Amino acid sequence: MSNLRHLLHSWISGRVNLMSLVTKQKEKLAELIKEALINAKSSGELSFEEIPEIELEIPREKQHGDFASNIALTMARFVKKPPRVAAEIIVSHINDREFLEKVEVAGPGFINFYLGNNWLYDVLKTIQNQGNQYGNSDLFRGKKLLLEFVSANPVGPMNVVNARAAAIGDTLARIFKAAGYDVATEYYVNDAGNQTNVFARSLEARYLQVAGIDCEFPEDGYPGEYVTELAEVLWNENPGLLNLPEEERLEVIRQWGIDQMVEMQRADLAQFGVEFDRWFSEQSLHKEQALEKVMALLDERGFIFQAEDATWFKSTEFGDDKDRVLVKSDGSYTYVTADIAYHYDKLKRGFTKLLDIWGPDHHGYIARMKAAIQALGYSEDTLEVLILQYVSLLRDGQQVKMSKRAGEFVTMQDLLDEVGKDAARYFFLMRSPESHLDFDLTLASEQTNENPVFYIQYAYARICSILRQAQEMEVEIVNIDQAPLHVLTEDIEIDLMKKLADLPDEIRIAAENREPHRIARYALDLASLFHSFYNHCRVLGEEEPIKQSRLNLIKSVQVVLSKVLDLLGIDAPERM
RNA sequence: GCGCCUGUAGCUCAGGGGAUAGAGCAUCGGACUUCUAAUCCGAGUGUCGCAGGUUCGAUUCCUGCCAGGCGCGCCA
Repeated sequence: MSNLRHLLHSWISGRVNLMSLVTKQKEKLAELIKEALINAKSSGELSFEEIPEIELEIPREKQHGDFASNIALTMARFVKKPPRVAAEIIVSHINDREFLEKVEVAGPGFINFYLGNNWLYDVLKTIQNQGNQYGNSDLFRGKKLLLEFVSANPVGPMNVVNARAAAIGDTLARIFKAAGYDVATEYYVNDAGNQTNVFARSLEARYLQVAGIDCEFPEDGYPGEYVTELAEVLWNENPGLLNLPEEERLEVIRQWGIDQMVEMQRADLAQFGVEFDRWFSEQSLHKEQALEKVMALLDERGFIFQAEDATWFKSTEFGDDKDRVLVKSDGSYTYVTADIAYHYDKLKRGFTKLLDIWGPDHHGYIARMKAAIQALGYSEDTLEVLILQYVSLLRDGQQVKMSKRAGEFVTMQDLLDEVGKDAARYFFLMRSPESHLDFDLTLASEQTNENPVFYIQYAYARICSILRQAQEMEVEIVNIDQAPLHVLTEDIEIDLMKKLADLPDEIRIAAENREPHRIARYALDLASLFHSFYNHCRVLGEEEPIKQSRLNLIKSVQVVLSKVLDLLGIDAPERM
């Protein structure tokens, strides 16, 4: 029995611990306001039917307190009093003066709360206790989410939009995990489509050319240099293909070429810090007759019809602007058929949320996939699609011209070579996913103060440096519970602690709204506050209480910086 | 024609219905015998594309328009 009680208690306190301290203060204040409203009502000073939702916000202006409530503004109409008057009445009924340092009515009728610093010292303790778990929540506990991204065709090198998708998808996955999602990541390999034929014929032509056989390059073939390079490798590995019957040779070349490209993509992505839980082959769907099966299901449900020698999906039933061909008049499948089968496969595996990240050229595709999801009996919002916008590259202020037709484009690999993993990831992550991105290659490759990546990493390295020297000086850092944190009263120290307190909510909002750039910005803001602190306050060489408290403060900053850099997939260097 | 994205300081962009709209860069001026100056501090700049609507309150939400980017295949 006591065992059970103990379990229950730890479960409850575990949940409470996962609630951010900011949220905790807000709830406490909301409770105080609620009591005040009830008191004001029973004393006859305010009359109203129901207590509305009480919102607390952190004011932009510091002079407006730590938290503010607009309750008097929203209730003014119901209580039939001017907002400021209502606010004064509410304030006069607020009891807990121990928790509150000061309460003021300000502006058009806001109630501003000043809390003092104790809760901020608790933030530091929480960070030390939770370590790299700090900021995590169980918001999405029990939700199974499948995140599919990049899914570039295995017939060429990945481009910069693929790279953007990789950075955003990978960081989103990390954010989702922190927010409690049960998330899996997947890369869909289009290894069965028409473009693999084009690729195979291009590769074959180059192979024959390498072998010295005069051979015309296919008109619609892929002109990129990489095809020739692959052909040379293949020729060295396997000159015997010349002797095979044409059809068989093409098939071997196709499979070999795709395998090479997939391996290359996997390696490039790994170098970018992105690894998938699963690489899902389109061919495997064909082998399992998944396309036939899903079509049979759609047929059963009455969403299939024949017309003009083709088989159609009645996607207009679900708001698509036209119906879609599933089987072409030549008997082959369209891309969408395999994709429907793939998404059905995801659903059958028990995922309750499918999130796809697509390039901007696929936005017209959303309606038909959502239609398919619904036709299969799932709700429309089971599938969510994040459309990325284009990336333009700038070098020395000039836009880099790219021509796919001429085989001239900057690949993901080029990008990594030029600016490195950390800068590339940060630049992709610092803008909101759906905005067009100007990627400044010159800036990203600079190792100067203008580069935000180094700015953040430098903050981390500085902390490590101080802690290293503390160790060399044999300074014993007292446990946070023993540290005299109340001496942390400088403005910059307060600001820094408030920023640390924000992390759980930042992660929650970033997860809810699919906004990884919030974390990138948070990292920059936190680094900026730390650098400011560094220049205003000394750590080592101060009196014992201050030194101990600041050591604990910077240790907390270190934990949080390490956490956000990890979410961004960027290294946290101990020296620079 | 239909659809998606964008429009905020000279440039690149933040800004979850709140109070005086922010940051970096660029420009100018300051701070290293002291824990890494890849840093910090100070200085000014806005018809938040335009017009309506909802609201006590709109850069934020809705509608229409204007401008820019990109899509609209029995390709993938």
